Amino acid sequence: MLAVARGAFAELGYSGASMNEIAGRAGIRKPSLFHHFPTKEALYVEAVGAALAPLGELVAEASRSTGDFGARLDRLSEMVVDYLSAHPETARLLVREVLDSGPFLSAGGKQTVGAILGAVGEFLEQGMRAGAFREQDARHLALSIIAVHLFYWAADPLSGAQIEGSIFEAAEVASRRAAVVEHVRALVRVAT
Amino acid sequence: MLAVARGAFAELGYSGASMNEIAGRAGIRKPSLFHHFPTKEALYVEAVGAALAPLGELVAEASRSTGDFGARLDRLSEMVVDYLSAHPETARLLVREVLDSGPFLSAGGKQTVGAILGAVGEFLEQGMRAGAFREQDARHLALSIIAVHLFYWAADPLSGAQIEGSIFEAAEVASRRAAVVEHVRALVRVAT
DNA sequence: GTCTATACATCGATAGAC
DNA sequence: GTCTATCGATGTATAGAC
Repeated sequence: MLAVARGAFAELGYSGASMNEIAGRAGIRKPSLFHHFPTKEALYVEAVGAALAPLGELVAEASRSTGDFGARLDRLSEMVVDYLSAHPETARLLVREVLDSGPFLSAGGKQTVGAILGAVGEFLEQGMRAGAFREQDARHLALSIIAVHLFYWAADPLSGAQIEGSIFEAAEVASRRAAVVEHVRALVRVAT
Repeated sequence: MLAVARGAFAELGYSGASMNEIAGRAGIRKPSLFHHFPTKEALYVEAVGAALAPLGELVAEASRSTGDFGARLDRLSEMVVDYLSAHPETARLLVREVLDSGPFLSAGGKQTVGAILGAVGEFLEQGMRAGAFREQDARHLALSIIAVHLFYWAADPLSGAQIEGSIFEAAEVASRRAAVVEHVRALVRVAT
């Protein structure tokens, strides 16, 4: 049910996805949907939170682990690509939310997002201090890396414009994964 | 008038920005707005087209010029950053449009966007053939570069989360411009 | 060109039967 | 828990006076 809402909000946006539309996709009527969630906002906030949490977990895992920074970075890149490609609505939903400064960010989600952003920055700065990543502005670096990850999946009408199938097809995902690993490496200028 | 609409659509999205809201911002009433544009869609398509055109011109200029690929790439990066930072609504509006597969893309704008994307790809491939850029998938490279450019300005609540002022302030723009030039260079792996 | 007034659909949300 | 029916507000768009 949250999954249905996530899909609708991702596809149509917060104001574009009506409770009627979401209920219809879930195979029930509008008042039944209001029985499970007090307001549209509450439904939306839960849907975004559920979509964001696994990404925070991936970042935390990369921060928590030890060893070679380059290998940890590559692994994080791959895990994020795999997650975003396996859940096609997620990137779109998250990008929409930051564009809107939407109900999720307004309702305490700013802390969750800030924590994830901070963890990414912390990881990058550790790598710089260790000499594995080139010294540079960690904030701009983190934002560019996040951009590379999210934009491609969120903008699939643009990303898939010149290919025949879907960007979420296995072969295309593998192609993007390889490209992202390479691009993120280049951005941090990992010593190879 | 188009500028007002651009701002409203960028801030609130296509379905979130009502004709009443736009008319109010322009200092007139709703029917007066309908006198200038036959439908909401027509107003929106014109607004997006006007926002996109200058970016296409910048890419065309970079393609058209001759000389060192690294220098042309740096100049293009700087020009794009300057344009997007000087028109704070633009990136948000364009990102929204690709997320929505909105009225602009549906109404023939797909060709305009495809042409720009193609020109970027062409420029990158020329640089690769010339040995100035590292050989790689030009499509994925172009999308990552576009992501680095657009996402930062579009997601300003995220981009500006850890700084005190606005990301559109002069000092912050200069900081981002330097970072973007560096990041795009790293992505293409320009030989320095 | 801009206005008041309005038509008609859909929005989020609620009441109350089953 | 799900439904029909409905409330009041707001959406796009139009009619017609000035």
